[in-house]
Amino acid sequence: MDEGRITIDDIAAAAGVSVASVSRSLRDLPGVGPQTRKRIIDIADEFGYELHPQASSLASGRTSTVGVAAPLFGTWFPSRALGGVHSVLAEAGYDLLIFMMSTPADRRRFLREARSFCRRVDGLILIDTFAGADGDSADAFFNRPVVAVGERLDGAASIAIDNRLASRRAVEHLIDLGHERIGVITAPERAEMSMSTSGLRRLGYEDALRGAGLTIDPTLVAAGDGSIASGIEAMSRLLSVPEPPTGVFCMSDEMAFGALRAAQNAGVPVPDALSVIGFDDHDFAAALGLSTMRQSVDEMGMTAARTVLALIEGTEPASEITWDVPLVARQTTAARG
Amino acid sequence: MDEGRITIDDIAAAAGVSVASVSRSLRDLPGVGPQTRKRIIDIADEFGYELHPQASSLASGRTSTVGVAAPLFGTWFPSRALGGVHSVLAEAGYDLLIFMMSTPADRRRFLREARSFCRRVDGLILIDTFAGADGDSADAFFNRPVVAVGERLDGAASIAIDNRLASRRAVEHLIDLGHERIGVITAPERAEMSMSTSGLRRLGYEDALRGAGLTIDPTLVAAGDGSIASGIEAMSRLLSVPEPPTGVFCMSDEMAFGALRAAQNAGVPVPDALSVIGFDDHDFAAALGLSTMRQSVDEMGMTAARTVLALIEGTEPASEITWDVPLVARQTTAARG
DNA sequence: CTGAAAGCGCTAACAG
DNA sequence: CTGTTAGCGCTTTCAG
Repeated sequence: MDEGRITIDDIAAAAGVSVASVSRSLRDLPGVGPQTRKRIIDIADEFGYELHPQASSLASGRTSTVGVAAPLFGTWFPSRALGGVHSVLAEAGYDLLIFMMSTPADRRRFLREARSFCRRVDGLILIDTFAGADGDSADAFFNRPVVAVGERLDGAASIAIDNRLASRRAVEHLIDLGHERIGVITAPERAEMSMSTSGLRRLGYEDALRGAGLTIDPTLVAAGDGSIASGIEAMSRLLSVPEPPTGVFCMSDEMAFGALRAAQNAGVPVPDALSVIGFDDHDFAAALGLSTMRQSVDEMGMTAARTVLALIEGTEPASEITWDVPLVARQTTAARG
Repeated sequence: MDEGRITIDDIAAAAGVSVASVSRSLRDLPGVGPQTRKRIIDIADEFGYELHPQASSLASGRTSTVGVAAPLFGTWFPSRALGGVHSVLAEAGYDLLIFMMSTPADRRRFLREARSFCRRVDGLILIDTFAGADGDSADAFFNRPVVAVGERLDGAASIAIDNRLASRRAVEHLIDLGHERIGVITAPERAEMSMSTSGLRRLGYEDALRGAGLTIDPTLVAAGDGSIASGIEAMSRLLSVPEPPTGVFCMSDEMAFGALRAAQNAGVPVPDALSVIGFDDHDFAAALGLSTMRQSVDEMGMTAARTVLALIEGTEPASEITWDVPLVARQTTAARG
């Protein structure tokens, strides 16, 4: 009754061939005559038979599984990226093994357990995760092909954006609209990294100001932690400086949502008296009319998945892909009144 | 140089014991003297050795992996639930294999590939996924212990909320505040299910009205699709009926966010002229001050994970857990002006 | 094109 | 408590 017990031998016997032929047929490998192959496949279908993944894996050394390590999936970036990754992996017949790092402790655990995690997978995708710095290059450390998305990693392929350029463009959008006092709500620095996303975006902000001959005013810089709540708070601070900004660049859409709310609370009409631009193109941005810089995270995830697969199969793919971040101008930015 | 090639035999040889003792020691199984065990473990550590998962799995028939099938992880409920599931699985030393169903086509693929997916896992968690209806009970169909979260499933353990009761409570909150014309923005029905979440919540809404002796007015029911955009649209419709509601229950927080925005656009002050209550306690709800019904999705996920583990290990756990959904009154609901 | 046979690395009786 | 040994189910040379 236990259908699970039927093995490749049963199929071979039923088809009157050797297990080798069954194995070849079922894996689309050459070396089996067309009619033989058809017969084998038909019989396997009839028996509802499929190769036992663990056994195949043990015998072949391949796992047909890709590992994905990422911070908290409850968060926008990683969960969207995961979606993209999954869609191409599923199509390629690969399984997806997850390693989630919500806390710093999880991160340490990952570094500790990375080797054993890697034994279960043919390749690794690191989402928004910095993992090097050990001197070892990533591929060497993990002993598997690695592709990073959202970060550059030594010795690994990567899919990322040009954070500095993209935020420069965001601020230039405000400048083009005639704004001259432009504030910024910053994202948190992450200790693991030498030059973090936040730092790069800060430079882009300054590039734009400098490029337009505007002065850089430290009172127009408010630190956020990425959350809506911090966006509310940061924007409130910016609105209460002696000479408040007429345009604000938020390093994430979530903080921009908070910023918008703060403006509303303060009775400052957007975009009439204040323009706000975010960064991400979060799912909610369109509905809220938020102007932003679009990070096509799911596409980045898909590309990452295609890249690991190529690496696994030995095809050398592009190794450092920089994704474009188009401006999406919606209703929260307008010419300075 | 390839460290991967070191096997249990090498450890056994180095420790001067049999492979059986090594296996037992490394898996904390009884039958090894304390000093022997310590020596073996020390040597394994020194060699950086770990059991080969596929080989163990093949030999033992266990995979130490739990499968999770869920709709789009970009979405709030499933990605939060996944977080909870992962945290307990990680602690128990189980891997997490993902099956994502973004589209109806994916769903069909899942039903088709379910058996083979199940061969890779010891147990299955279905998040927000209806999978039965084939006459087969879930456990029998998947041939593995199954626990459903967010849905009841025939022949499977489940972690879910009482949708009808919870939405009744939400509407009663509005009633308690003195509201008499209470609208509802509904979530989409899902074809797969006989009595969907949306339908149950609708009944709860009517229960509350009826319980308070209020009339049920169909013009106060607006259909949404779960998105912010649909919330905006639905609320606009509700605000333009001849006698608009003074309180609105939204079947999801996301739609409530839209509803709030529509109210703002229409110049209707919340909560002064209009109370709005959502459902979920989405991450953004607190920051936006939205009153809502809290679904502790991560805890539900953790419980689901503990339940599969118990099932896998043969410990019979509770089979139908109903999770409490407390009211979280914040700033969008107030006594009728 | 097809088959035989030697493993892949570990687990689980079974013996001692 | 410890060791022996026969597999787990498949892949992959190597012959034919």
